[in-house]
Amino acid sequence: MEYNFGEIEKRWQQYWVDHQIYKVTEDKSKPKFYVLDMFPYPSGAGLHVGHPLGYIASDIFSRFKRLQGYNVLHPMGYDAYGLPAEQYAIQTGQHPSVTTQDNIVRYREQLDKIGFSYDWDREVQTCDPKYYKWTQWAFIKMFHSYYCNSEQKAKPIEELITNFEKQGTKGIDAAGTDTLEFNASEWNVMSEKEQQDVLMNYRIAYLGDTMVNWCAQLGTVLANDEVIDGVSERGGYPVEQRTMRQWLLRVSAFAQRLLEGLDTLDWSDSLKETQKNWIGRSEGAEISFTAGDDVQFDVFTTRADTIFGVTFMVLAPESELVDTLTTDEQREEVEKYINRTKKRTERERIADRSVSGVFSGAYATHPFTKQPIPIWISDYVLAGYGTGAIMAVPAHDSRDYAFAKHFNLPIIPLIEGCDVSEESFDAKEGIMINSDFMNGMTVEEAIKKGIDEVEARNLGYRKINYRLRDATFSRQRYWGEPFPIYYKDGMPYTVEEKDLPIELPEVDKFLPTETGEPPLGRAKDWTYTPVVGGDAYPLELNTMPGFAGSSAYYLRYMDPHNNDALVSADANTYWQNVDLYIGGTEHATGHLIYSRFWNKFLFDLGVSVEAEPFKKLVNQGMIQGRSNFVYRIKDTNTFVSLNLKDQYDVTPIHVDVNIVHNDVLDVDAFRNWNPEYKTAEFVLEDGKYICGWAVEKMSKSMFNVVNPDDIIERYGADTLRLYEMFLGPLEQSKPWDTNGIDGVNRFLKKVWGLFYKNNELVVTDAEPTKEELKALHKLIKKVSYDIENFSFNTSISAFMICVNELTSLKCNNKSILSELIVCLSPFAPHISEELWHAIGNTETICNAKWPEVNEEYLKEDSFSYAISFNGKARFVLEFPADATREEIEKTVMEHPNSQKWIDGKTPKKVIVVPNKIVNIVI
RNA sequence: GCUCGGAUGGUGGAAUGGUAGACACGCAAGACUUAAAAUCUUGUGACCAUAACGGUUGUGCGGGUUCAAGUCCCGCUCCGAGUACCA
Repeated sequence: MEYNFGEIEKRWQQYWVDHQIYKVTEDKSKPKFYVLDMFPYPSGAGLHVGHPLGYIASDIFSRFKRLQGYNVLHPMGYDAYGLPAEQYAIQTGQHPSVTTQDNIVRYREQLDKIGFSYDWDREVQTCDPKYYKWTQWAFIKMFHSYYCNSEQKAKPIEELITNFEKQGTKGIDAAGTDTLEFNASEWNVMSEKEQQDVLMNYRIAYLGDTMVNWCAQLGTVLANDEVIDGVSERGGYPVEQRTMRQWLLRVSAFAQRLLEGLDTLDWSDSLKETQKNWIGRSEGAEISFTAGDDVQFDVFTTRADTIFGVTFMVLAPESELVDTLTTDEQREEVEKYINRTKKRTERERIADRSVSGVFSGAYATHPFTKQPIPIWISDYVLAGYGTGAIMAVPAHDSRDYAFAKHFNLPIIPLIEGCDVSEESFDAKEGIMINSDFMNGMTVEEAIKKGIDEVEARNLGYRKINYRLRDATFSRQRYWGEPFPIYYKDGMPYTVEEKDLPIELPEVDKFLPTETGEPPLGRAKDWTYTPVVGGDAYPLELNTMPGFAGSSAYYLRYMDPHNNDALVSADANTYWQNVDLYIGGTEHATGHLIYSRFWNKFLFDLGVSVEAEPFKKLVNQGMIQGRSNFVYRIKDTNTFVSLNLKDQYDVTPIHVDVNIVHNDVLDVDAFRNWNPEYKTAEFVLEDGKYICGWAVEKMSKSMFNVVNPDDIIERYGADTLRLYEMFLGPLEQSKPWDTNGIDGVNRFLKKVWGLFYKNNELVVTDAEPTKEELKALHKLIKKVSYDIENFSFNTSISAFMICVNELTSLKCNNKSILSELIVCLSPFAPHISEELWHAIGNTETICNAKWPEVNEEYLKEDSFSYAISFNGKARFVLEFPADATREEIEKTVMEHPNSQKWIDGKTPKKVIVVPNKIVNIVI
């Protein structure tokens, strides 16, 4: 029998489905292991060869853990809401759900061919009402919760209401948009609307007027992580700042826990670092300044030590203080400046870093010296960070310095010996001068002393500031989860839980209404009737953003068909959280923050049993494209091979990599590829046309997209799986290069050849020899270790070595070969399953046991010692394993080769490293 | 600017401080074949040398620690990723 991968793979894939081999239940007799891939957005282009990289790695790991006796949860699903399907709908009128379902079918076909061990009974789709019911449910819970700072926990909003009724804001420490203060009687006389407005200040899901990233071309707002370099992540359209009433999630309240939680996670340092920076904790003080007689405002600073160097203040153009403080003389000029900055998009602001600003006409009073300090307005101060106002210390902050130089403001140095004539001295080191009570202190001491003094004089207090912003949660789009919110008297109320899900309505067009409302404004009867037979009220017109559905999907896989809970306590207690999560780094500041936030909220609610969703996270690298080029001689239809091209005047042209094999062009296929090349002539070298190549992004326009289906057609899924892993370290980005795939294909043929010779099964029950056992156990040891460390490329090398050894030993021993294919089965499940059955097993190989290493077989009889002189290895000697140090030393010294190197001198020292090396220092 | 990675043959890449280049691709030679493909065998960092042995050099650059450095430490260069008026 030949190795007929096509037939084998089809047959076993069918067998696995028919016998539900990968179906998993909560088997409490076994330890659990949860392996998860970041679920894909099913795009119209289908999978290219880069997408399955992480899926293959997680599948290998899942199968390995299963063989080790774990009960492995390994599900897959689709992140089905997304802009491309909606954009397509706008252009063609095709409903996004149709496009999405078509794409899902296509994805599924492609995934199935690769031989994954997913339990498809647990599939989730974020656009499925049975799924998004729980997205809406969580939103309702967030609406009815507030965040208690002292307990660091989300709690029911009713507790807050009870407190307000009894003692107003006294005794509460809740995260709020604004700091409010009122007493019980004030609360009790408030109207319903006023009370709702107060509660909105505390809700975890809340409506707020906020600066948002507005993308006019997409017709929607975007979250910070969806904006890259001032343009939208999807589509690359310009984004501007705008104030809008939006739903937001109070993620910022969880900042400290999100930061601390990182320490408990087995994630890469760089990813943790990225999240730390995104959360952006900074310790400092909020200090009050007064302007005139009655205006008081706060600034945030991490450098309280520099308070005596403050020579001006700066407000963000969007700051509410601008209007209050600007004097009448300056008003016209200030307004001109504000209008100018408002018109600029985020992108223009990033591109143009030149200094600009305007004087407000007002002066603040220095809290210590009581000197007047001019207040300026400039867009280098951001409204969204701190208080939107700063104290400027030009001597020790480069941005303040640039501003001071530009507008000719005074600069007071505060550190002994620093030179501020050319640039600011930003380093936090040196001895303080010009600083009253801080003179003579080090900067470090002064930072602390400065804050102490501010607190002692009641001018401000210690404060920790976070860069992490609340997440905008409204999108003015059609293709997303509807909010479970209706409006009565202009106030939002949540839909009853029993009425969930609120299903996405049909609309005639997927565009905003003529009045500028989101697409849901076109839906008929888009209302909710809270009381049967009562009045109907309008539902929210916005939909939720992409990250809504992906935030808790890992919990849903544990109990996907439960219609009474997101996840049952039973299922969650068994599966806990994700042991291994594999996906791309691009989600570092989006999904991976939101998901952690969402889980912490559910944890506070008692729904999720673990404080963190993903214990270990591995980022697979990106697969880039490897483009091929042909060289056309200018103004002809003649193409010249790579190494002859310099003799002509040529233009490189991208050529489809699928008609190139090992950089050799299939010239007939090329002539048929494009009518333009029908009559192409070639200048060959050695009878071949060699193409040039370059690493580029994988894209249609570069003709470098490689489809996994084509690889499977030609080499089989097992070869694809092995080759993707063999390409290099999992976490590294690398170009896809089909050259070299023959090597792993050859390897599989050799594995086949161990079992079959001349189409006859040749496996026997003979006793294994010592050499065979050694070759096998070397492999088991290496592969077990490598899989745990995600070093799949080196484990495949180990397989190649082992199979070569067994081949040359003419091994056809059944016990050796069956253990070999058990080890191979996570990597190449189809061929392993085939051979497993061929040698007489009736159960699937997935139920086999991962073999244990027996160190006995690995013991060496002898070791090769590298004999080196002054660290430089010169020759090799063999010693029995039980040779003593003295014997080795004696033999080495008496060896004629040693005499040559020692050259009559007396060695200073001889170092014997057991089983490895003898170094003689002369 | 800051943070985090990385730099090893023609190529992808291996190396708990201990014989650098495992494994694979490619290439070359040979075997089988009328021939090609497939398969198998051998060789393959560079340089020098040879009938043969052998030698020199070598992991981006410059220093250091060590009996011994691709690996550890200090200082650079270049490349990649993330992030950025965050006070």
